[in-house]
Amino acid sequence: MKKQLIMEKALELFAKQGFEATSVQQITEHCGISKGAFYLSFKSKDELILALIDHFMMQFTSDIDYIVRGAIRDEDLLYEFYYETFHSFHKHSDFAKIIMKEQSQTLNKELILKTQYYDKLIENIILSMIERIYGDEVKETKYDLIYCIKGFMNIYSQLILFYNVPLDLKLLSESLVEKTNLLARHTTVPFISQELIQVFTQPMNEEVSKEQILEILEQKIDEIEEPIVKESVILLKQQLLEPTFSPAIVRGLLENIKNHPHCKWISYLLRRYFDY
Amino acid sequence: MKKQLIMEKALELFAKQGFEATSVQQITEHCGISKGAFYLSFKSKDELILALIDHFMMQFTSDIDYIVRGAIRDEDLLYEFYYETFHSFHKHSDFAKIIMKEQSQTLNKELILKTQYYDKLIENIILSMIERIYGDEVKETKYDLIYCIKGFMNIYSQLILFYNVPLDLKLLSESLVEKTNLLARHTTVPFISQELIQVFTQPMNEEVSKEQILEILEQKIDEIEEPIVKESVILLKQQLLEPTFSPAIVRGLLENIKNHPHCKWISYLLRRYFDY
DNA sequence: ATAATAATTGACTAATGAGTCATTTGTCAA
DNA sequence: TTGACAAATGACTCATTAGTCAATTATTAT
Repeated sequence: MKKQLIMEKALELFAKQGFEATSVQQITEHCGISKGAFYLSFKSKDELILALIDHFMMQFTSDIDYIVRGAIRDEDLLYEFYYETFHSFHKHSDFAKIIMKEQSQTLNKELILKTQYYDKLIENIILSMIERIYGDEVKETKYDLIYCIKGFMNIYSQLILFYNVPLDLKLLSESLVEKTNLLARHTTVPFISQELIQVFTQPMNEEVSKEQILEILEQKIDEIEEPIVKESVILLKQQLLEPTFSPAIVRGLLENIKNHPHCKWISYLLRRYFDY
Repeated sequence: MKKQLIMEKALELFAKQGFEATSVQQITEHCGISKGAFYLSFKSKDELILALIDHFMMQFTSDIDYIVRGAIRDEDLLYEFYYETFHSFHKHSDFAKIIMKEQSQTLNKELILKTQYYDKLIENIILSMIERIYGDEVKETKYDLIYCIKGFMNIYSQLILFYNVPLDLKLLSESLVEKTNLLARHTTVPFISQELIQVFTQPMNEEVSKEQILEILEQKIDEIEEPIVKESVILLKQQLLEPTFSPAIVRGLLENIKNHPHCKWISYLLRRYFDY
């Protein structure tokens, strides 16, 4: 099958030049095949990159998952996680480069969804890992910890991939284990709350419907004391049922409520709904 | 001047669709001007994005620098740094999105250099900040700390920009200050050494010359004890002076030395020189 | 050997985009 | 009002790209 060959060669070119900047012509030349042959294996250029992402992310995700599930001693788990992560990035550096470059930058809907999908999978693996290692210690700060770990993975990958620096995997993993332990054991001020994480757990897929927002609104109205905030929410509810106010007014009302503790969520939903 | 208008409108489109995916046609339509008019203000589409990057990065860099230099109490400095950073990202979210999307993904030489240039500036500002706050405490770990701070900035910006989550700047800054303090005060295992940082301080600009490598090689040869490693280095030196061995042999010799403590650097330089 | 089937080719189409330039429109001083 | 100069236009060129399909070549079965 030519599929394998095309994927390998395209990978090289995408890593070097990016997806958009690489033409099908270039790929087929690099493979020594004709342009038509490409379309025997893939329906389109888009299908190719989706296949590439699937191929590697399935591998990476399952490798990581295997490590996390299979680790015998909790103390070694984190080390093994980091080691496997960077080992994998290093081994498949061409692919890792593509993921870094293409993350969120293209406009292809399907590609974005796919990336988000795997991102979410990895987040869940990390979550189960830190719950296992730290248990209740990180109850309040676990989502922040996930993001810090992702931040480490991100920034140190950049170092490795784009500066291709001499790489001591053991040292890197040890170093990040220490950092992660510090954060896990001593962080007291979380930024990412349970409520907040829900926003992107089921992200911009489907819009939250008007009805859902209304329901939440009604629940909250009674909890609000401050008259200005309360009236603002009531007016926004009216606007939701029957748009009458100008954008400026709506925006102003949203400003009124955005800092009220009970209204963070509402404010967020409405901002999305009214498209600010 | 139309320049201002074009920059504003192009910014919106680039943030939404990316640079490559936005045509000059689209930009001019969005501005309500003709295609020709565009080229009265900018020599090319590339010049436009360079101008945008300069415009905002100059502002951001100088703002951050001002904060860091101007802070009165060291205890507040870090907080102010994070606050200003995320405040700025949030305020200029369209621009921040472009930077995130376009970072390293395009093939335009000048754009990459510009991005690297500002990146380096910001790194230096962070460095001077942590040296001021923590002093000798972070002597061994300061480069790692820079990268952790950059990692935080990166990953939390993504959260804010692409999920546009309700944003409590104060809480976020506080949260990151705590994390940074923890890392600064208790990290003992650095990954990024002084030596390593030199690699990307003056990155792939000019290749290290054969003569320079030879010089370093000669220095190190005497320090090496293990016979296999020593012989490998000597053979590699010969290869450097007069290429005789096949790629496989060279690669094998490099493998021999890559884990020897004295040879990390040499191995790196040679790998680059022989282009592995 | 021959026919049938499958794989492969590359010239071709249709679309798009960056950048140009002859022409038009607007401005303002005399 | 006129003419000289500047600003703006958009049809056009040229290059490039994704994707197609009639024609050719290779493979297999009989």
